[in-house]
Amino acid sequence: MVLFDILGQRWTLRILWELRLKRLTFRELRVRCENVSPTVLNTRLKSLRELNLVDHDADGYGHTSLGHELATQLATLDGWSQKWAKSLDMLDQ
Amino acid sequence: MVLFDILGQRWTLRILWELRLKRLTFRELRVRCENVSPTVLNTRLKSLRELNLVDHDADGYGHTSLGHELATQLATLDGWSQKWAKSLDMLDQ
DNA sequence: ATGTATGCTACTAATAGTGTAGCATCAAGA
DNA sequence: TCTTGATGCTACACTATTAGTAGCATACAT
Repeated sequence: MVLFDILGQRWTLRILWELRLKRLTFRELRVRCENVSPTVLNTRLKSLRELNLVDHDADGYGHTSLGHELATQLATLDGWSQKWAKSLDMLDQ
Repeated sequence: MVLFDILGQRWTLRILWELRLKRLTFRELRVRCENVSPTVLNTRLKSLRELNLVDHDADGYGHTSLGHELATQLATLDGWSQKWAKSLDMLDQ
């Protein structure tokens, strides 16, 4: 599973997630990703661009059409995680 | 997104993925995860157990019901990735 | 008792990530 | 033209994480 190898790198999922609403500049993206180091951010963006999931233009970084599709799937995963988080809280009490 | 923080650790997605078919022992899991170091495997399994996504019994490690739900979502992600991989090949040629 | 499988720990070397500083480029304003 | 500010990004020293290997303790079967 190539995709999982990529998503299973620190910050990759987060970066895709943060771009879900609108395009962001390198620096905006950094801030939203808890000030991830620019070294790592740049490395990840480079990978994501090579994989045709993210692109870059005058407005900053954003999803490609494929990246958008992927982000949609992540959104349903996010939805599920709400329920999961609740059930975890139940366990802890 | 707590879930993404967890899934975005090396091997976590892979471990969940490898358990999709049947329960596996610690050592079987290691082999399927390209001989990931036992240190990391154990750390991940501990987290996944705390998060109620994975459990352990006499037959080895396996998904909880929540873990199974998550793995189902990953399966659709996997399905999408087939198409994505193909479109990448097209680009490279 | 001996062999085999289990889950797991210990330890060192290698790799990846952090945090900070700062550079080169560009565009707008004075 | 000379700042000023924002951009993407690199450099580098430090720290944290992971890899890779060895091996232990337990259990169960022969």
